[in-house]
Amino acid sequence: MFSETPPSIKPSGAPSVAKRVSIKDIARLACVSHSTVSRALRESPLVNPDTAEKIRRIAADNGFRASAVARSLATSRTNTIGVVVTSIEDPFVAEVVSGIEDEAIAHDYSVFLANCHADPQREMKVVQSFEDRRVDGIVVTASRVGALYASVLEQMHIPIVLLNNQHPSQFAHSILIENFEASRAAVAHLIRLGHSRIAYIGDRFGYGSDSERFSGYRSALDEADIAFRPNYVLHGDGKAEAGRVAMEKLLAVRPAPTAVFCYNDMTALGARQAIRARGLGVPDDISLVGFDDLALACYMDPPLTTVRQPKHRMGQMAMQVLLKLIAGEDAEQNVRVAGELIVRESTAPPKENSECNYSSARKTRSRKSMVSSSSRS
Amino acid sequence: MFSETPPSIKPSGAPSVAKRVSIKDIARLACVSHSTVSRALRESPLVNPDTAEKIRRIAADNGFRASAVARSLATSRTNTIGVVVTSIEDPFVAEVVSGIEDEAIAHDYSVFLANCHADPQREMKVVQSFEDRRVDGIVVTASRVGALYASVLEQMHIPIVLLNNQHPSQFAHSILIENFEASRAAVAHLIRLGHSRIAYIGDRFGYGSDSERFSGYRSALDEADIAFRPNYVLHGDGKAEAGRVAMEKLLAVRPAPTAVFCYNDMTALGARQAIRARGLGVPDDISLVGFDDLALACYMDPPLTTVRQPKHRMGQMAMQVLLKLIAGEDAEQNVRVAGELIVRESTAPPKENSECNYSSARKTRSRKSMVSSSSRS
DNA sequence: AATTTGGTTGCACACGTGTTCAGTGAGACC
DNA sequence: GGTCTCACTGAACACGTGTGCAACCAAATT
Repeated sequence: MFSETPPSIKPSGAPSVAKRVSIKDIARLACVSHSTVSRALRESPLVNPDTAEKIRRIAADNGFRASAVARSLATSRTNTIGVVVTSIEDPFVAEVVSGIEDEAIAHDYSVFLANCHADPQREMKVVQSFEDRRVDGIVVTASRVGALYASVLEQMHIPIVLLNNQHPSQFAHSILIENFEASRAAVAHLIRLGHSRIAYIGDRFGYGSDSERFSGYRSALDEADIAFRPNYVLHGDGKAEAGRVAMEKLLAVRPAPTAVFCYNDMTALGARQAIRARGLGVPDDISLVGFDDLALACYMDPPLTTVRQPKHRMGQMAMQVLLKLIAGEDAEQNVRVAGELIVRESTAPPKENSECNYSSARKTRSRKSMVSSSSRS
Repeated sequence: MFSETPPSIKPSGAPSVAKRVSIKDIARLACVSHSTVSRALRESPLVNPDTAEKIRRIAADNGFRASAVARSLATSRTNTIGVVVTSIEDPFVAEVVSGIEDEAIAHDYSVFLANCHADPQREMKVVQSFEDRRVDGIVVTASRVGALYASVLEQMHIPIVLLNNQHPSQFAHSILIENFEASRAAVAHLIRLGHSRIAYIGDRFGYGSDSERFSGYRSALDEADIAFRPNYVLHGDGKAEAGRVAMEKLLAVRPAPTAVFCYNDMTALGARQAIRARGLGVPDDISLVGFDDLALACYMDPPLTTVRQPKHRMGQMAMQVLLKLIAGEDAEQNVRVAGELIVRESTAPPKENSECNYSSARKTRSRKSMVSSSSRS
């Protein structure tokens, strides 16, 4: 009508992307200032309801979506958080992240995810990038670094929440599972079943959660007046393969343990494989207890007795604490959540005759040579 | 010296956050304009090396980090991509995301992660939020929606890559596993072992990857002149529980199948449990094949024969295609990647005497009553 | 009728960075 | 010595949105 549209010349090769419509375009179409558009779209009471409605209609018709980037610059809030994890492939981590993300999206936050693969250098790098992107907060899950943060956290003007971090820091808030109580309960369960030769396969030596779980183990032993045997304690790395290797070593110790408490379910999964490879049964020859209650725990053979961590819930809690901190409210420095012992079928009373060796242990050349059949009634 | 610092009055309750230093602050300290600072920090050849060095030093000393938000607004590039997944708790998805993230970070991109829990409404919502945030590109992994995208994708000015999407779209690029060839190879493997009564537990009926894998299954059967039995085909939902339920039904079919090809490893995991609950053995009574080669596949009992998808690699490829598209280059519309049959111990020749019933099947009241011992040499 | 009030609106600036363009000064060349 | 060139720098604007403040108008009040 008013202006001729010049013949649009598309640059060859480039896709025909219509220029992104901005708030000013809408303002022009609605014959108002961009301020009014801004107010109308944000439901401000300062604009006439009729014009507001008209503006909203025009905006919708033109598929206008306000740029979160520009808004962030203006408001200095990004509605964005950063989550740094050791590895998203770790099922424990994945569930926690899921909880964080659910809670975040419910509050209109988006989450940046970054793996650091337990590499301190990369961990610092991603935290840097989060800071560059002006995230409103950061959650660090199961970091093996932690200590490094101390110096950074001081300078950081962003609230941080650590979840099951190996090295809790006084500069940050934390969500923590009650390692001590939970593992003591797990080991007490084994003792109640009649076990006294109980081994422990831990995480890497020196990590916070490992030493806490180890303390719970020791405490349960002490309480039952069971002598502690140093050679019943081995260290893995929280993954299945290391659990398998540790279990193999454990099977050579004499007198042989009749039960094994594992740092986590993945370790137990590896241990289970080593036990089976020796032709032994769970729980008939060895009782097995894990920690985490991963989804796969109840699909193991037999279903694994373990300590449940409310992983999804813990992720939500971390986000909730973070939201409080972002809002400037104060929150509890360390939230400790209780674990729950889930008794399944990998634990049973020890065999009467298993004095110091496994009765049914046989040297098997090939794992293929095993088959399940029933023998116990 | 020049100005007295007024006694700093911290607002009570608020943390003592030093005001964020901006490029102008650095400019003031270095006695240059902010333009020069900008150029110096971006290693522009337009600034004198000495002043550049001086500026960089001052910036570093003051812990200055340029705001990615402001930069994004100025350059209209965010160096950010969005990844939407059904559920990050799915191990397959987790590995893919890990690959995406690794490749992204290597190119200085950050990734937004969003679960949609297979809820179309939420899926649209997160894609919206990605658009609002002006991500440079989007990867959609294993979406069960897909079809809905058609209308959105048309309007979207953002490149999108779909990975193993159930409903490929002409509007987007895709990374796809060779479902047909891989499943045909898996079933052919069973046939080579001597099986002819082979069942299939699929994903939800109608999904793209399910029908492709089913086609491969049928093709292998046809090629070997094995009659197709409709009652050997059941549908789950790609998760363990559904696999268990489907397998239970399958165990009641007569003549009973001697081998089962599962849509994925999780389904196989559930099927394994159902088989064990009936007191049957794998592979002695039933051979089992999965798909995906999850990390847990080799820790199953017995280790699972399955089709490996290069999940991490596929994630990287998706990111690479996306980077090309972002750069304005064109990329192959559909990249198909080959699966690889990994033969482990869950497959073996069928028993000679298993004519139409399981010889060793026993009614077991409790799964606890099973123990492994070796019987076959 | 003059003044006040209250509801709407637009102007102008801010947010922090990138980038074009017009200088500015020093050295080189004629 | 004058001019040209080149290296470098700063002013000004752009990016798209939010917001304080002033202005405007109509209705209500004095």
